[in-house]
Amino acid sequence: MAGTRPSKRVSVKRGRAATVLRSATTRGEFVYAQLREEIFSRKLQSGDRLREIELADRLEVSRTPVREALQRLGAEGLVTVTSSRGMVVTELTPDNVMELYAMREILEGAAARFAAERASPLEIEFLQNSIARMRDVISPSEAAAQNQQLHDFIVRAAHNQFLRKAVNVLGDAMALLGTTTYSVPGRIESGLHDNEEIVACIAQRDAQAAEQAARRHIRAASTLRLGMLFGHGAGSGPASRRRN
Amino acid sequence: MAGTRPSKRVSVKRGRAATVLRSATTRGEFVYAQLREEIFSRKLQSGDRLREIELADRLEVSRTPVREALQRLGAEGLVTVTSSRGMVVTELTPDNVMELYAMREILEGAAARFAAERASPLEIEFLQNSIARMRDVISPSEAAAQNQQLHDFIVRAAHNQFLRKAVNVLGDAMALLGTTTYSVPGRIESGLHDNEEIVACIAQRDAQAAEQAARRHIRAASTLRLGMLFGHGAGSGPASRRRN
DNA sequence: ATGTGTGCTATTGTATACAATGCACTGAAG
DNA sequence: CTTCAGTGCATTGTATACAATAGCACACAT
Repeated sequence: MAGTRPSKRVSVKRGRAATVLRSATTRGEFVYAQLREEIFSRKLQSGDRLREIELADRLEVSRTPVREALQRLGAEGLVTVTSSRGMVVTELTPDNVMELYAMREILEGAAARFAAERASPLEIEFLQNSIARMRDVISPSEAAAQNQQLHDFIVRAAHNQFLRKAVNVLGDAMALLGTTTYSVPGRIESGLHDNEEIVACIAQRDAQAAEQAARRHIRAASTLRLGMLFGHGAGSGPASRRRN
Repeated sequence: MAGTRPSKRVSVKRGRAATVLRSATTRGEFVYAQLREEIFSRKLQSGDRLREIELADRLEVSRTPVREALQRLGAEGLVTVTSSRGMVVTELTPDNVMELYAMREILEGAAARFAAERASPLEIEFLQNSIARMRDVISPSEAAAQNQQLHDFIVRAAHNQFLRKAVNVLGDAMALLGTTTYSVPGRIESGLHDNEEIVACIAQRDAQAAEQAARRHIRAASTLRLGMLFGHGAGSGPASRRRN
């Protein structure tokens, strides 16, 4: 039976590079980053089960760091504990999606307001450069990425760690939706226009206008999203797969 | 050699009741609830180190459920990982406190607005009963508890899980501050008045007024809090203990 | 045919041994 | 007296063995 022992794995240590991201300091960190990446890239989708042993085998670590990663993801809302189906990638109901956008409107509005009040000149310059870069973007996925990056900068410029953490949670939830509203024709242009307005208001230190502009931006995204969810799919959208 | 084995601890199982809260289903849950309770009750204070082995010994479990609990608390912000001092109960800087109140103003305002828009008649009745109960309160700690409960109801009545989670994070951070602004003379009465106004606006379905009233309530608390932090303590507040 | 019980199996919960790391303290040399 | 290196210790990171539990399937009885 000596064949079952994994040869003590002393010489192995840190040099395997299962897929990517082997730079993480601890194995728990690595598994966390890896699972996050797989959820963001849709390799793991809403409703997929996350079995500890399976993940441990696949990522070539023991169950301990896998559990650690799953717990962190659970606390962030990316995975959900279901009684008697273990951990699964969180599924958002249509109601959840509406709540998500309502909350984003609040928080992105607050971020723009705070940024207008507190951003440093350097940060404002940064935002303006981001806008400039967005002008030559054509693909929806690239537009979505740039948009996210811009809003991340705005949130940083708001100088409020609680706001930043809350926005990150919403960003994670957005990743669960998969498709981006930038795939809708015309959205790239209207999104750019929205963002130009938001940044202009921040640069002019007009907090009220910045908040309103940010809220309009999210509201437009929300309208498109709800159209995608309810508009043409006859019954309901991707959330109808399991009634639970 | 047999003396070192811990007698397999089969007969022990679940019947020890270290302090309280033995109802938790798993040991990890139990440790989590216990540590939370100790932080809320100030038995564990900001800056206290949380050593895995020490906690495991004290709560009579192994390190595994302790780690699980610490990771959950870390994700919620109640404990912070400091490189080379392990996990400590989170310390809030004066800047953090200002950010905290700025964020509370946003979120409690949003909660009141959403509650005015979406609360069911039953929920509104519930809120009104809560107000009625608050009228005979005298002690600051009881007033603070009732106030928190009321605001928790309002957040529930807002029907938005993302909002609820974000507010809970802020509530945890408030617990780290320890003292309550209800210990300031006159605050119990003014707080009651604020809350009456908020609930009245919600009952009348006046979303705009409800949001404004909630924001004023938080702003008043913020003013008192900043007075407590900066008003009389000469140099700086409780965050000056370690410069890091 | 259907309901119920019972054993198996898949999966998570818990403990613990061992590894690695980083910090503190001591001692020696300049 | 200061500084640097080496060594030991305190603490976290990781693997793994074992326990417990919850679903499921299959068989048996009514």
